[in-house]
Amino acid sequence: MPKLGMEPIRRKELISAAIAAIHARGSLDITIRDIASRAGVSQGLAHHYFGSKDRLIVASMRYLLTQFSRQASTELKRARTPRQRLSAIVNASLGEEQFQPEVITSWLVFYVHSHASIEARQLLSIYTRRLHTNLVHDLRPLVGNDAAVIAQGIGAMIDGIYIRHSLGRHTNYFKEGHRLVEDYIDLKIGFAQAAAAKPNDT
Amino acid sequence: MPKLGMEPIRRKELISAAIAAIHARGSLDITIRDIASRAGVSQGLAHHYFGSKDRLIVASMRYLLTQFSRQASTELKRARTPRQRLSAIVNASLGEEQFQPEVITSWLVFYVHSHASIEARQLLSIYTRRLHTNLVHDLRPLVGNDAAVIAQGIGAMIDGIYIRHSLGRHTNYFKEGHRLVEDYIDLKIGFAQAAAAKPNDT
DNA sequence: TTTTATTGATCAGCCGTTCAATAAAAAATA
DNA sequence: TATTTTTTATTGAACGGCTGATCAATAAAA
Repeated sequence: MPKLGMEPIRRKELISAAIAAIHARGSLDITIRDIASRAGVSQGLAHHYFGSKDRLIVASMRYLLTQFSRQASTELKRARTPRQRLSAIVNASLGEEQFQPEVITSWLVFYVHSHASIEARQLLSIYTRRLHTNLVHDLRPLVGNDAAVIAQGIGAMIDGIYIRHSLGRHTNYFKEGHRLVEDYIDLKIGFAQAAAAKPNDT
Repeated sequence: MPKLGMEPIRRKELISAAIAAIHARGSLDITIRDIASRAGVSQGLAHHYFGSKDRLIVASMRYLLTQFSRQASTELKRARTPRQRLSAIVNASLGEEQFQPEVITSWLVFYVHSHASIEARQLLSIYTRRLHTNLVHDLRPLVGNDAAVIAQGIGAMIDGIYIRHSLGRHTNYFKEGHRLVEDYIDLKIGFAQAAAAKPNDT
């Protein structure tokens, strides 16, 4: 009973199933059979649409990154000032969408996988660079030349909060994380502007 | 040609080989055969001393954590003031020993593995809790009741710097990371003490 | 009749684990 | 001391199980 145009539907279902399987297993040590059965299809079909397990994994990673980028664009469009744009980036990075258990685990697994896979590393570096560029761009009008260093600090804190949340049972790390990063941003901005006001300090 | 007392030697060699294999593969998806051959012994011997692959993995994880704890004690013994103790913790966490490529990869892999393994999770939570307790203990005399929150910020930043270093080719993340965390600590301490001096602010 | 969708059996290969066998040092015995 | 026995160290073949991939077969829509 094959209905036409199943390809995009099945691809999506298989990707979702792969992410669910990664979450359940806590690693990439998952089988095509498991993924396929979660998607309600046979192993053969997974190979038919993705060619190999590897390409299904990479497709799943790309899917997560695309979702994040989309979220970030949405948040950034609402922002008016540089300071608001900084918050938008924080919101996208630590937003509810990123804190879904399956997303957290998969993200982390891909992070580690990028040590071994060139494709994974390239995908991830695109995300990291874009995040950094955005942060620097919006920090410069607020803190001048310190923008790059502060962006490193913000990025590190976001990643750290994310990874810590993924382990602990801190249910409200979600909101506390926001506060930590926002506080850090305000602190650095305040300090930079105070230094600009009385330029006798270093 | 069996010489006596080989057990501790072989255990150590196998653990080192396991860490090397994890680094090479970028995951726990490694074979006993690979580990054994790296250690220059047969697969059989690895099973003889560790019983199973799982226990060898856990032993490797425990080894890394022990190494870190030892390093932290050494650093802390040299510190006199609370502020120095904070730096000692940062030094131990971001020290050269922790930044060896093999250690970085393995640490990260275990981090992820703790999603699936109860034993790994327990081991890791001991480390996390100890770090947090130490930070809070030394922060309290400097910042009072904000200690817990700031400790979260410091911990997150350390983890973030670590994980970011593990990916990028930032050769000098090693020193820059130190500066980022130290700067954050100073900023928070300074702010807390300023607030204590003129207690009209929130 | 061709194309698209889907299945499940099948295959070759690898993996963790078990186990019988070997060999040398240490301990016990004569 | 000379010997047998026990213990410790080590190997590699063998086994059962699972995995990714292939492929022939089926079935419905175009």
